[in-house]
Amino acid sequence: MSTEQFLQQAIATTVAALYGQQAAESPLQIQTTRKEFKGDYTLVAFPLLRASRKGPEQTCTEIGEHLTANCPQVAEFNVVKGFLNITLAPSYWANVLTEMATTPNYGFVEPQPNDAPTVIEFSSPNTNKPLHLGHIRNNLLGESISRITEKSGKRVIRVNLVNDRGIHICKSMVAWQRYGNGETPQSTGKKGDHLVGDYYVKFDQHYKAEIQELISQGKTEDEAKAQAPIMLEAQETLRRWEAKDAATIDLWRTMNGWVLDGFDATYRAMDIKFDKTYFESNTYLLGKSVVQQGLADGVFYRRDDGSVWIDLTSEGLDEKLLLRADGTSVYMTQDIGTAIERQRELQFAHHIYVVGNEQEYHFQVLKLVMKRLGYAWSDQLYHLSYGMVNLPEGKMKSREGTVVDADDLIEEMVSTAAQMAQELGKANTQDPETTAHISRMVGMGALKYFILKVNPKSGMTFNPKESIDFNGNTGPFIQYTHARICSVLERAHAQGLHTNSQLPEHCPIADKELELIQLLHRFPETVQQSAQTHNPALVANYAYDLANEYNQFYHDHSILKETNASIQQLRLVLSEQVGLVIRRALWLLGIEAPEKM
RNA sequence: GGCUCCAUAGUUCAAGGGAUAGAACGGAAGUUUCCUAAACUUUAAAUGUAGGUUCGAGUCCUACUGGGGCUACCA
Repeated sequence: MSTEQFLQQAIATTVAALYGQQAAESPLQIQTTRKEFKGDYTLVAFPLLRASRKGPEQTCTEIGEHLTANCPQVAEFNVVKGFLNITLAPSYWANVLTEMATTPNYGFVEPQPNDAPTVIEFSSPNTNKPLHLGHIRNNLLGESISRITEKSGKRVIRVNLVNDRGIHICKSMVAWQRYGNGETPQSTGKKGDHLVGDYYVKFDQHYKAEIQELISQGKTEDEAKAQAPIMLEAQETLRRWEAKDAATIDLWRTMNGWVLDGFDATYRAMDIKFDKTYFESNTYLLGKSVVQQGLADGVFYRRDDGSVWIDLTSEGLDEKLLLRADGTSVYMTQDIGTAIERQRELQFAHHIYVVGNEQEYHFQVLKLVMKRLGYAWSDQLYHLSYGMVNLPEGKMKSREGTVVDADDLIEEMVSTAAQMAQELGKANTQDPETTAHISRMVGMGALKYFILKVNPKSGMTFNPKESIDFNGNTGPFIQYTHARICSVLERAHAQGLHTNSQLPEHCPIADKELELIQLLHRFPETVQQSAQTHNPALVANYAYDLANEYNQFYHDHSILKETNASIQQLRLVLSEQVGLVIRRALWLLGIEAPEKM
């Protein structure tokens, strides 16, 4: 039981005794006490005034007196205006620390293999160009939410839906056939996704040139766009692909293979894995029969031209197309089919789509369509909508070449970390391999933390130059704290001091130590909250708070040179717990915790 | 035009309707015989405008101003 739950009960009992059962029924407002005031937890008394029929101060005092008299864990209280500040007994906190140190996986529930899973779909790239900064936010959010959801006690299935078909893929194929001279990742030494991406850009360049050419021959712009030979060729390639032409499929398969190999390398660098990868080339026909059925059931309607629609105007939305006049499906059709297929296959309890906020409308419609079709689990579909990542100059635009490439960015972060280590004299020339490994951990830690510490739903500005910062509220600062704790414990062990959960009895706990215990104690709660709100930033900021508190503690108190044995033991156990929790919190963010820096 | 999200120190981010709006970077000033100075300490600096609801509003409501997104028989 968390301390807050414990206090909820204790105070509810008190309030019931003083002011009657009814008054205790609405949840009490309990919060942690602000630093400026004495106390651990604070009860806000204003909502209780109606029941107590007394002034705020008097109400607080009554509750406080009753509480100290009847609840041994409550040591003392003070009243400031309508706020009752409660101080818990040091023995209470000593017990908490003991429990933490002796309970493996303190505060967490292991997911059961038979639980209905939470499916989390993220990344979902197109196979015509490499991943960019936007995908990085998506991938990091998806992975982190997966880990957080797991630690909150749910079974998670990570899913990637790769968009590997369509006109955009055909564009790269046509450009490669025309101008590629048989280039391959092997022959050029280029990463497959970058190679294919280059041809996608090349397509656009030639397309533009052909349009200009046609315009100079007297065509209008619209005519030129429709008649450019390279575009006609791409459309023809798509037709051949859909007709399963062997040569076309072959080339498509080869080039997609290059791209997917490239993606794998990026995922590996980011430490991201999927349990299942779906390909749209296999799923794009799903959903048609469902739409037909819905049409028969009168959920949808057909227009004169044969296209199928749903009318959502009663929900404040528009009418939405589900099947084209020629009977082919659109994005929405596929998503309907895919959702039904997944529910059948995986029996999920929840399904989270990690997709940017530009598709909020789409997912709103998807949920409503599922609901109208009579699927009760439409409520279990959740769109984790995150804000766009902008550059200081504004939006990323692929046409203007302002896109930040994922692989480039990762390399830049790692090499900057290496350079910093060099400048600070941390680089070990004896062991360059370890130094390189640490640089990678630190560079990736900086990148991941920088993205994840921001609330997903807000848009963010990413400044490539300033983001590589290793001071302040950053990943490396937290990693550094962890490394120092490891170093302290290592020295302690070398001196024959052991921290194996032997807590000193009757050891005085000072304020700063108390603060650390209280903060540690709140970790499971933070993870739960983070899972419920799908917000890794809560965990990120918690990790920073903890590291920050520990650093101050570290500078104010000696640990290894402490002469009082029981105080030293307390500090060592505390250090060990802080190290453990920091490691876990970083893990939830997908960040490694180095033991040396 | 319609729908929607957003607006907080110079900058990047915090703040479940609760106390004196927190951090960090940058600015100013300090701290290394010491367990890692990738650290710590001190300091100046903010809720777009106008109303409303409330004991109490950065948070809820209305209008305005400024910005993002959606509003495709694209995916």
